Amino acid sequence: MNQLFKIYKILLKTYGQQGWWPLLELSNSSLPKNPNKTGSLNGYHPGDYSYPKTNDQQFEIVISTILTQNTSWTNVEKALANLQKENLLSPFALQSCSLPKLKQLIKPVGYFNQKANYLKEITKFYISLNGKVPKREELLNIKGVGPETCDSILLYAYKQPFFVIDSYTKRILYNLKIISKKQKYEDIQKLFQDNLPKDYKLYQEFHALIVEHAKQFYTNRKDGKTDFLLKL
DNA sequence: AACCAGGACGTGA
DNA sequence: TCACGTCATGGT
Repeated sequence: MNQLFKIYKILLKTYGQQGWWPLLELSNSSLPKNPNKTGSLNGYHPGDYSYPKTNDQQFEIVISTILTQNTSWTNVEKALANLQKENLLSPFALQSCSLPKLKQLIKPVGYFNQKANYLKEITKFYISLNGKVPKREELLNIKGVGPETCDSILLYAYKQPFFVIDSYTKRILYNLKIISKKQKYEDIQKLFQDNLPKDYKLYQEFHALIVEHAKQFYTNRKDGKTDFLLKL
């Protein structure tokens, strides 16, 4: 069993299923609650990899990937709630929303001037897809969509096996000396995809577990405790 | 009260 | 290519 898969098994055993990507409409559902999760609305759905089930849920994930860029999820929840209150969590509705109003509604996520324009662009693209699965290159050509956002959309909104590499992933792998500082995004992604079965469920769970583990061990830690993954 | 959060873009060298 | 400044609200 390779090292990455060992890490996955240990993280899964340690933290349990994470239930990404969270959806606003599940906030008041009776799905099992993970008390460790950030965000108050509990849109997570641990163990259920069938989401998104509707086009609007798919669209919500797409715009959430833009909103959450360099921003905490609690702030994203506020913006999503604002949009939902105006019935804008659907592609054509959002497309017809005025830019100033959109900026106002997503203000809690920060960078709202940029992100409002990005949302407009990706909404137009989403509608043009007409239900088809986007290609990676197409997504990367959209302003506001970099590699991580692109792969998040493919993995969580479209269930395509693209591994998401975020700053947490790099931080952990570098600390474990699995990668070097100058490894590029696609190199690290290839490392995961070459050593794991091409299973979108596995990719979703693993990435979410990495985020959870990074929050536990790599942020606000002053006790100097070392990452238990080091002793593998 | 500085610092960070589920990044990406534009610029200059 | 690459390092660096910029975008901005809300939590600790």
